[in-house]
Amino acid sequence: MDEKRRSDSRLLKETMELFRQVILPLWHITRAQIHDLAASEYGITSSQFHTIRRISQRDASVSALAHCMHVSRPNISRVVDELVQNGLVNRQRDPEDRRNIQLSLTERGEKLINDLNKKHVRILSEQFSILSDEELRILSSALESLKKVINQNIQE
Amino acid sequence: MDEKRRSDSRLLKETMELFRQVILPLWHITRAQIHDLAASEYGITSSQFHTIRRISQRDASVSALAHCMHVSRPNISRVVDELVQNGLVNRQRDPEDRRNIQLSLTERGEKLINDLNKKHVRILSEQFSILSDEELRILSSALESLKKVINQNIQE
DNA sequence: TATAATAGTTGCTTATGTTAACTAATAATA
DNA sequence: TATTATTAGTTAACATAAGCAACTATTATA
Repeated sequence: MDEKRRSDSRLLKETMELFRQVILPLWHITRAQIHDLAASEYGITSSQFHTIRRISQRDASVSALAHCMHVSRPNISRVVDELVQNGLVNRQRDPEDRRNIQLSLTERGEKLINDLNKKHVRILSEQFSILSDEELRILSSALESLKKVINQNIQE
Repeated sequence: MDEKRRSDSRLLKETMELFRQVILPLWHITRAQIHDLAASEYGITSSQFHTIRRISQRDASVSALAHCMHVSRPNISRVVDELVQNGLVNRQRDPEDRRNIQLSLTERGEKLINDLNKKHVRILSEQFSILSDEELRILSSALESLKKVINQNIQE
């Protein structure tokens, strides 16, 4: 019993060390990839990209975006302002509670994020094409686990 | 044959969509996690953390760090300068080629990164403790695949 | 020897992030 | 119901982080 518990905790610890070893470099790679794609091809900044992307998934408020992106509200407020000025995002006051402002994408914003998403998936697909079907299935499964961890532990 | 190829590409594409769906939020979470840990508990910035961590893995030059972190050399140069001033990193000219400056951690730098790494693994372990052994093994396997992708496609 | 390439730094600009202080609207409560 | 507290969003002032262009010093090459 004690033996069993010790073994579990070793597996967990070793997996977390591997996780860090992979995820920290990946963090930098992803950052650069998003920056290049967004800036050079679509003329938007990384922050603008992340903001548009979140809005595209579900109409959202400044507070909600700040919460799920783990940044301050003033930060998001400013980014949204730029996006509104560029005609990519709409602001709409909620008549039920006039403190709330619902954010949604304009037609241009919608088109931009769809294009960009498609292109990013294409780039990633090329990079991951060295993996076998079996490896891809394992990756899928691991991503579902990660989703669970994110939802239960961190998103809070 | 054609059927097979079509099926493979669908699996790849769907996995990449899931990958984005998980990795982009995770990017923000990791960013915040590192910032909090490094700043509040160790008085260093996120950039300083990433730089120290890379140096701890293998003595490195400014150029090498810039390359593997996908940022500009001037950026790293400045971060290293702060670290040297804080007594965490040593600069040492290479007598063979006096253009090169080898970076290494001081004793304090070494201790700091070891502590910080341990604490981060502990935090991650708590968050991932909801996963079963089976899920952890699948995650490990997926991380090895990711490592392969990073090395073969992106690190270049 | 003159020219090119490499390593690192400095100066300047832009982008991203924070906190504190503000307005407006709603909720809670005494 | 009048006062107080809370919530949503913004503005202002400032700190941090990142990029590019231009510089020095050193080594390679033509």
